[in-house]
Amino acid sequence: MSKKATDCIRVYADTTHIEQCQRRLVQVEPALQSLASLLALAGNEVRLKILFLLAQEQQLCVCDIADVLQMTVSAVSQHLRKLKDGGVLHAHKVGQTVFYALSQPHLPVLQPLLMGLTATPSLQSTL
Amino acid sequence: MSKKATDCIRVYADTTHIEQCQRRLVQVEPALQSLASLLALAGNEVRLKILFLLAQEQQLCVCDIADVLQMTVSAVSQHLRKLKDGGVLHAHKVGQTVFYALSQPHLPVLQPLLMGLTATPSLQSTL
DNA sequence: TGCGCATTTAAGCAAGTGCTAAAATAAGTT
DNA sequence: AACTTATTTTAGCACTTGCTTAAATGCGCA
Repeated sequence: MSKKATDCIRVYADTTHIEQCQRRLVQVEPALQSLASLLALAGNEVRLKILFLLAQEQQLCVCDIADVLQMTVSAVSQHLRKLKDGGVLHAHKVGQTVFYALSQPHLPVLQPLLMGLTATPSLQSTL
Repeated sequence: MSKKATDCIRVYADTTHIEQCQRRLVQVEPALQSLASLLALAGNEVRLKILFLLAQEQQLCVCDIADVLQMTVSAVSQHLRKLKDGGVLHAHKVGQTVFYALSQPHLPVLQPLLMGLTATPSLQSTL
């Protein structure tokens, strides 16, 4: 009980234990994958800002977001597409303007993260 | 009340409102930045697996993780370094082996995410 | 129908990421 | 000191990311 697939050859390698870990990992794999891609989306400063804004404003159009973030409409649009493709946002068109809003599926994960931002216990500069 | 910095020229541009959004954003900026980098770290499938494993096993050495994930020790080590640099993990050496474990600072954010993985309400294949 | 505004898409590019392979540290054993 | 094991570091490379610029699409209005 000590031989292993990879190149580490320590004596204490507990194959049973390792296989147990692997099984648990396999079990959560699909959930873990989808969580990873959600976090990857939110793990970009610009996109996290967009999510934060939408958590506060219910809905915003590409234009507004570009104004707030002082970024190109094109750049913002490309971020919005990623977020939409990831199921984090949904879009609805009103005339020629497209409004984006947070969509339900991933909200349980995202909400607490975004709430945590406003609940900063220190550093109230405008108080 | 309708002119804007960027290239979108819609009539309804509410400068006051936009500036309000910007102010709120500035206010949370530091917290948002650090959250973004934490999520970027966790938003990688391999690293999220590592975090998941460490949430279950308290501590593991590079070797063990490499075995479980069936990856090169070197590749794992590089991920661990990023996690450590980001303050998500801390390391302590026992002989020549280095044990990694989740570190407190970011736990409040990470724990719920990792817990969510095991609490999958559907798909119990081994039941 | 033709023009204007909101948005998307496409191409290109600089920078970043994640792996491999090989060499460098570091620590225990003999 | 020489040898082994655990880990880190380095360089290199394929691949991805996020922006810019320019062209396309979509839709409303005169």
